[in-house]
Amino acid sequence: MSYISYMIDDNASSSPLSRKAAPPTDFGFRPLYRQVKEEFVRRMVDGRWATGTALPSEQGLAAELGVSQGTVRKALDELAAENVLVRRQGRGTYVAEHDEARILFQFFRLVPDDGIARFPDSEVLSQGVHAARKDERDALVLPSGAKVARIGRVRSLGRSPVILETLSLPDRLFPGLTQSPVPNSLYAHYAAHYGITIAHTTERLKAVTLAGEDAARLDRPDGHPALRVERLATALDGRAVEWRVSLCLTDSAHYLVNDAPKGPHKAAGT
Amino acid sequence: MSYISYMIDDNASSSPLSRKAAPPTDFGFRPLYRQVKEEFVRRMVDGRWATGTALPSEQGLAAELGVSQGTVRKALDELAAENVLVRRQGRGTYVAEHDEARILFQFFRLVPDDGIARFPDSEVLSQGVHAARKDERDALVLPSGAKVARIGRVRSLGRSPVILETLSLPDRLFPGLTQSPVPNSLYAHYAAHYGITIAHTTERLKAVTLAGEDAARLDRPDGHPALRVERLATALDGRAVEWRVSLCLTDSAHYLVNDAPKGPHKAAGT
DNA sequence: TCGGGAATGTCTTATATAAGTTATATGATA
DNA sequence: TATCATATAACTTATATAAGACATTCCCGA
Repeated sequence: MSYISYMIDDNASSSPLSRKAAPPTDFGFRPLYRQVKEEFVRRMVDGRWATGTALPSEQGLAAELGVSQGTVRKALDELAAENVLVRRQGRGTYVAEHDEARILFQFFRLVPDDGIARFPDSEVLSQGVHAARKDERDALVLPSGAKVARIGRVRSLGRSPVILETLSLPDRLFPGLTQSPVPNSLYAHYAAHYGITIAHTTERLKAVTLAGEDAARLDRPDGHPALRVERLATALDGRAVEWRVSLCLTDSAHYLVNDAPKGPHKAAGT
Repeated sequence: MSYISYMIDDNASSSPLSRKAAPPTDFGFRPLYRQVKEEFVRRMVDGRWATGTALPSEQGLAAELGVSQGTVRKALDELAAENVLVRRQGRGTYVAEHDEARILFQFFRLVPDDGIARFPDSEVLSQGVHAARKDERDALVLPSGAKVARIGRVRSLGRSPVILETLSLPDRLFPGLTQSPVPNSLYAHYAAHYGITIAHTTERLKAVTLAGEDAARLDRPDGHPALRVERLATALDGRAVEWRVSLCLTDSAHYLVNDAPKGPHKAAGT
């Protein structure tokens, strides 16, 4: 008797969720908790839940959306597993912030051979808006004729330069980005000033040898090996928003890839 | 009234699980579902659940362990998220197999620039048992004097060599491994013949330039850039079991890193 | 070959208890 | 009075259970 709302669900409720989105073909069926999750993502994308915001309690959200607490919980748990939300027992659930610690943990993989990851300093070499090159249009899925904001910079750990990189972003999404000095921590800047949250990155690595100006900028001789990292960053809604090509010195650092589970996983020791 | 078993739990049950392992200090407390998970890992480690095995149903496991189906489900879900189990609605839950598709998906990250990942062929150059070098002992946590099985091989995609690598394994865990020809797909071999399941890898990457014999083996001139990948593979129970150093050519391939969530995650598109 | 179950995993709801955090009240002390 | 420590209340999320509806798959029989 108490399962009526689950069975019929969209007859008299003001809820934006419906169990079957496509009645004719059953294609596109999504579980309720996933629809709830998508609603939460919408709220973050459109700014209702900005980074750092404390969410209402599970009970409150459940009442508001007309679903049970368990369903809300499953949606929140998945978003927490994706590092989009942060949950703390007794305190509440928060929209994750792009602070240095999180970026270091989630996105920055170049770590010193002896020691732990640190956030590198940046020196901007150039910044401006240009017509997008073909590689940029391909990566960012832009039409021909589109413009990109382009930033060149050198990043250092300690005193010596380690990374030489060029960033490209759709000018339409980041108007005015390069008209004032850009901060060291870009992802926090995107979130704070453009409401765009970087949620996910894909990186392609190649080994190359340095030459000419690149070698000079990194203070290494021609023919010195370096790691070339192409990173495509996508926002919460899945749009590609940043294309980054980095030349990384790996003389006293390495690129770390760990396929370990993120959360409180760990197999039982014997 | 039906929650008594949850509250006292270990008074009259034959269950191997207990809610509080350490009564004096509450240190070492683990939730029930995690104890269930550890029990499942034990069964895989000691061979009761070999790779490919179909697990009993959730209801059956719940009845056997004296917990609810939801608790079993939470444990199974975490193991599935770690790629240790594979769940298919309507079919059942299976211990993941180390077939080529899974290795390609989970462990092999060197993909051709144009096209999709393929499993490379191998040509073994050398295999034998030796006294462990210091770097091997450090990586595999072996005492001085320990012996390792060592394998050198060249791997090719299509006709041209792409990877030159050396593998080291504790001889104690893999007796006789190098006394007969080793197969191309090693992780399946470990599981089938030694009951050791590779669950997790950590890789450290550096850019280097080739020289001497390495260059010759890979058919490239001295000074040619290559990706040096150090991989430490650990088993289900957390032990380090394989140490691998690979030199990868990235002329027409790249190393792919994707931080996307594994499972059925994907943010809502607008 | 087709269709109808049976088995199994998946989703949803509901409820109860545990445990961590924060705010508020209380009372002793300086 | 002001301050500090402690108790307590009121939140929150985390864990656990149970039961029913639903989707998917597979097998068996017509």
